[in-house]
Amino acid sequence: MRARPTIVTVAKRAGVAVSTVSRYLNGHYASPAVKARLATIIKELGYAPSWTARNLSFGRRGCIGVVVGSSRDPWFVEVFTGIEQELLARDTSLRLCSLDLRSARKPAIVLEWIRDRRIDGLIVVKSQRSERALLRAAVKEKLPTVTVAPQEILPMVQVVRCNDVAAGETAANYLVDLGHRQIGFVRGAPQATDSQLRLKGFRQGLAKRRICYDPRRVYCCGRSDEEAGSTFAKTFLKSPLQETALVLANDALALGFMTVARDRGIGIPQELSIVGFDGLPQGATSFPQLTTVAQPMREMGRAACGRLFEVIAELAPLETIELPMGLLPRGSSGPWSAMDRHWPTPRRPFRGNNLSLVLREH
Amino acid sequence: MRARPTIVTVAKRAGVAVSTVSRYLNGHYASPAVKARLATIIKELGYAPSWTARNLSFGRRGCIGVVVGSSRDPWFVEVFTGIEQELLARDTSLRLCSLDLRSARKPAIVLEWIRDRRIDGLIVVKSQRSERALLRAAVKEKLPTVTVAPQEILPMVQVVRCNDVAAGETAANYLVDLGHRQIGFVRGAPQATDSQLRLKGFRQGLAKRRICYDPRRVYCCGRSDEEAGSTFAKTFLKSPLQETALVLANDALALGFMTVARDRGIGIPQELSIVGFDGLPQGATSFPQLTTVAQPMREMGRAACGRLFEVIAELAPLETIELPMGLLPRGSSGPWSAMDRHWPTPRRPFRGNNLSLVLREH
DNA sequence: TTGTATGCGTTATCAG
DNA sequence: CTGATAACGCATACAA
Repeated sequence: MRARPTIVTVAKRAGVAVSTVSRYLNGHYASPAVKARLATIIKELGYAPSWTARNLSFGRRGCIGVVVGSSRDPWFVEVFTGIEQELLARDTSLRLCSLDLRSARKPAIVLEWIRDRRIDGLIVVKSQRSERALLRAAVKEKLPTVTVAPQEILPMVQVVRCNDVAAGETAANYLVDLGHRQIGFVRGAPQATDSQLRLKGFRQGLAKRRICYDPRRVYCCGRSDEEAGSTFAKTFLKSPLQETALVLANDALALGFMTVARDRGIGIPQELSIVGFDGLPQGATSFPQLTTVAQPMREMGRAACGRLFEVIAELAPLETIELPMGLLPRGSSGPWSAMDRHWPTPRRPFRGNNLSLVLREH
Repeated sequence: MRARPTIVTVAKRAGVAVSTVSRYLNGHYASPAVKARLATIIKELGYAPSWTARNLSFGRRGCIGVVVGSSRDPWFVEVFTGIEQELLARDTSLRLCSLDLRSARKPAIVLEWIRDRRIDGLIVVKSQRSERALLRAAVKEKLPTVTVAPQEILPMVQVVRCNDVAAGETAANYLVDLGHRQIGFVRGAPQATDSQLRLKGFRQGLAKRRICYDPRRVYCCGRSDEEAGSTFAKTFLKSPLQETALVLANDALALGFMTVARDRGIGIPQELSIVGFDGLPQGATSFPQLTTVAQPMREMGRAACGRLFEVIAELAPLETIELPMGLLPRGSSGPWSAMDRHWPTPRRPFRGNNLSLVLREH
């Protein structure tokens, strides 16, 4: 079995110089005659350029790095899909590092990537305070970097994010339109920027509609994950409901909340409407399905990756890409009329809840 | 700003030949004196070898390919974590291709990876019949390849899988020990090998315990995903329960089933015990938590990747790695005593199910 | 133990 | 339009 053909093999066979072949391959000038000959020879030889050699010559690595808190976070999984797509199109490979397991050595590894230029660029997803060192190193080494949905505002780096403020307003408008007046807001981790911005938008929304904003209706989970939502629900549901609707800072929280609420026999949305943010796939299979203000997660991944390559190509100016979020009205939210409050809603019957069933089977 | 230092820079500065530096870097022979000098020089220069050049010299690409049906499959996400870990340790990058979106061009892209040797090796996860062309091409090109949990038996390729038969038996034993005698088995997609093997083991388990195996208790969903489980539950639960326990071919099915069952007011595990397979993380947060025979998913990813590198290093003989699955007893299954059948179990009370709560809060 | 020379497969420069 | 030839950065026989 012969070794793989190289550009030299092709050149010899065609009776031309390697440089000619190279030019032909890269779409530069070559006479029609040579072009035709090379085409057939390459085909019959089954020649394919060596990506490694080509990268060496170009002075690039053909590889980018992706850093994330946890590669198992459902939100990241969606974003990652977008990155994958873009990478596939650009014929670039990837190094992935999630900081959550064996976290001790992880940041050091990424620093190596950066300092040793093992990657052409870096995407940092949902970067937290703990990732600042990485970003600083990247900036210092002039390594093209873009952050996706960063959890703190950084002045010196590319950003792809969503309009969380507008999303908060969307949630408020939606619930007010449904007739709700007592609406609670449940924050996630205190530092989480998205949670803060969504609350900000929520307040703005209420203000514009001239609905009273009651700070006592703002609750706070310590973290932003599903379990935190469940934990919150357990204490929240101990006392009688003061709200007719609850906006939770993200879908994970909302899903965790709903699981417990359902078990406690709270009728959703009959007694309590629930709205989340993000648009996780789980929200479409939960019961009831979760109303949410969704982020275009895959698109965010694509945008981040696309932007990264622009920056790699020519040092592009700092820029923030802001994508819109959109309401996804589903079963966890419903109308509220003052009338219902006089005929107090019974606990949801155990079987045969028609509304719910219809929604589920839809 | 100077260009990055190369091995030549180091050599000049140290007054030695590049080959000496190279040897030092690769842990070959060098006098203590030179060693010390190089060490300090490299440190103060901040020199790091070019991975691209090194790869070119080695004739490798420093990159492997991973192909999967859907990169959003929760099971894959776990396996992928293991791959990520191993890759991190081996300083290798990755090309990922999930066949589910824009699937038209996808197989062609992977074929390019294979034919053009853009990757040093290939991992195909849960390979299906549609991936046969890829495997064939890989074998033909002598590209090191390992499949993880393949859905059909292929003679010519490395395999990392679990002992599904034993797992089926484990499930049977567990439920029989709990006192169950009417146990149903719910299969997934008809072609799914794991589903078949688990059923086989299940039957063996019953036989060894001299429990009657009733073919009428074997049901079949068309597919293997969560939605299929829900759909099955809707028809299954229309008629009165004939079983005291149900083994579903995987966790996705089981979770889908439980969602509907719970909504129908079926007491799990009071009226019906549920057991799944795989050990998805969702099973730990579902309500009740799902009893399952778990696969060491992350370990499978690690093993596959580790094995792949062995094959890359020296063409290792064909081998099948079989990992053990382990029972994870949780809240969805419970004991069944004949006595209960005479005092018919009431529907699970709506609030205050202590057993479940304890498990959840654990 | 160290230095010399060559190869890895491309691209780019610069004559022709 | 085409052909030598020098990078690209490193590894390794082979010779010293």
